[in-house]
Amino acid sequence: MATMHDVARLARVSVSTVSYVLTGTRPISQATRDKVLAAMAELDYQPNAMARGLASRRSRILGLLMPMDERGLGATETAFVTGAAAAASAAGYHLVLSPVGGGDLDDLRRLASQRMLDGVVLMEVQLADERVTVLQEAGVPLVLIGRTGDTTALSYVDIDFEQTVREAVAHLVGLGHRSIVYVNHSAATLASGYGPALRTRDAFVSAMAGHGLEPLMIPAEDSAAGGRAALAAAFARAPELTAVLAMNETAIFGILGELTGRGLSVPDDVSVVSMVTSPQVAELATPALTAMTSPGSAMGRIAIEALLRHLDGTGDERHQQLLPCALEIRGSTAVPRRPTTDAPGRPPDDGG
Amino acid sequence: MATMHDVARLARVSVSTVSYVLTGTRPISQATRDKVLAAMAELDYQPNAMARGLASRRSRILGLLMPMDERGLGATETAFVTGAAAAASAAGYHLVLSPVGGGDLDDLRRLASQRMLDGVVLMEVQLADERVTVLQEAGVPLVLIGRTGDTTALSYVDIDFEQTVREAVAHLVGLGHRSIVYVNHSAATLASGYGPALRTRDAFVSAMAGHGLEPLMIPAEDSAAGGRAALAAAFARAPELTAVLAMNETAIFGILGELTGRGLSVPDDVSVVSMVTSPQVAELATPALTAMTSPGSAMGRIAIEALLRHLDGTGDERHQQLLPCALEIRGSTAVPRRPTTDAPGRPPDDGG
DNA sequence: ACGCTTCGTCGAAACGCTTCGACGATCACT
DNA sequence: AGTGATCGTCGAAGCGTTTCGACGAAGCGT
Repeated sequence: MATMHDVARLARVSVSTVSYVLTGTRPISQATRDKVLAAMAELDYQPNAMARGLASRRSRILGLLMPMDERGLGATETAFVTGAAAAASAAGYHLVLSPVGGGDLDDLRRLASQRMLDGVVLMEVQLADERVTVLQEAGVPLVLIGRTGDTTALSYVDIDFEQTVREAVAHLVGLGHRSIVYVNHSAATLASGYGPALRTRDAFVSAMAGHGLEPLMIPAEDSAAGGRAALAAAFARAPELTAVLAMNETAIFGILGELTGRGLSVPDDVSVVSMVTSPQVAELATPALTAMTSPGSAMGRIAIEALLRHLDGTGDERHQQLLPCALEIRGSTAVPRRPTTDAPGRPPDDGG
Repeated sequence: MATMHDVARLARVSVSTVSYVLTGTRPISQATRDKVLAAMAELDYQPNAMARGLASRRSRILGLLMPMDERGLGATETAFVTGAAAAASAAGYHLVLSPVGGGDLDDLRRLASQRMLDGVVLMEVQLADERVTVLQEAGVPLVLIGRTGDTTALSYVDIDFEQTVREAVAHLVGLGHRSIVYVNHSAATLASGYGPALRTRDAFVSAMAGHGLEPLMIPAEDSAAGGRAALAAAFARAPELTAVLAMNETAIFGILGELTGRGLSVPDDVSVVSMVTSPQVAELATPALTAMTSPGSAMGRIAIEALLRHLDGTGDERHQQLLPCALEIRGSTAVPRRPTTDAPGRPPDDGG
């Protein structure tokens, strides 16, 4: 393995000159540059990443931190990861995948102090997330996917849940639905302060209110069985319901199964919209799901790009961006068979 | 940020002594060790990863190389990744995620020469994979998830497709099915030398032969539409078919939809077995799919552990391991409504 | 022709650790 | 008491870069 010394000797220049050619930190004449480049090519030289990292105090390694609890990642999170990896790679950076749960605060501190990571993207952020504090104290440049409750002085990319819910509800209301249930994540998840669950809940309430409709939200465990149970609960509370809006990607298949089991057809009897869903998953169902398509790999990419901008130091402004999910109409939504409105245009008086 | 010098000064020992305490490379008396440990604690010392890497020529970073082509990872591949990340993390290693396609051979060479990666796990291996050669030439310790055609001198973990197929077929035959179609990946994928597709094809042929049955394989594009088309083709070729075995996780949902569309019930009219599938995905379908459950995160973990054993250098033997998928019976398989056998035990004469 | 910048290059000092050879002290046997 | 081992520690030489200060050579205006 050739070193910079070898290159320098072959090109008959000093080591520092080779370094300047490589980094462009100082002007080098074309003639010298060519000599050096030729020597590098001949020796098949590749700079040693560790040495470079030590000397420059920049590892060119970024971290992607995710709690890797229970069942692996969903399709949406996976897209974040691949998007981030691709973006980092394209920028000449490496991306290390670190499973750091909320409990491993000490691990995290250690990781941050090792000076191996130039910066970090944090996934699956809670509304109150101590990991953010730890990282900030360690002075590690940080971008969130998701966001905490207080985002002052923080950079983040997150889904625009407010708008996503509003659009989904508008789509259903536009079709003529008046009784819409929102199937959220589990009660435990809500209680833990999981941002997406809380934000969509609030957005749903206000979106429904905007149409003069009564909001009904049911939490569901992250499983097919949870979806079934939720649907049963929904029908118990609102027998007239004609539309389901579901945040819970896992539960939604249970919902579909339960619907079929009750002899109800999708979309003729009940319309279903899946929130924050990848197209691949939406296509799995029969009929294919009308869904709010998550920005997927773009989120990961944008987070990395924001992080890199931080590192370049030029702007130390925060990057705060919300990405809406795009409504993609497939086969699971339609005009309800028997509209529940008494008269079109008139606000309904179903306020129990 | 405290350095080793600071620790040494505070503990009134030499720098090398501190290093020995940290690495255990040489014996250190209990008294000295305690002093040093106390000093480290007081200064909140964390060794600098880059410096350590440079001096020891071991970065403690492992690479996970995957082509990140088209549509992100499936649930099975995602499980490999998370399993690998967890195992690396548990062993005190970092895992970098590198998207390196089959075309980026130069990128790969560069990556390998940077001396940043102590070793590498290569995913999505083709039967003839140049990346393996590049890595071997660069002298990077290597473990495959999947395997090439010639595995001499290579370490790998792979799924035992032979046995998985045999078990799946045995399950169906045991239920009384005689006409079974195997829905594989696309013709293009087969032509590209994708190991799993080829190996399951051969295994299917021989498993069916073992039962005296005629094998029928249909390739399918990786999409719901591809699954539908494949099922249509299957019925055209074998109208009497009562069971589908599917390798193609994406196509299988199309198959189910098409079955329902034709007024056929699963499992009463047609049984369906999904190969190399994660439980989460199997649960998504209605009815939940009987499936050969992929070893998931275990594969990633085993690959990393084998790689680490290589690095420890003790045994430079290859690690070659095949993991079978476990048959998990759910709701998509049953005794066929009308068995296609003319007489039990007698080999059928359906060889057209 | 004079000083003054700017350009292009060099040598040497970090960066923070590991590791090697050396060396006194201790210990177990003769 | 003498002789090797073994143990515990130290100092110094790297590891392969980056980066800083210095310095001769040009180029400029006057």
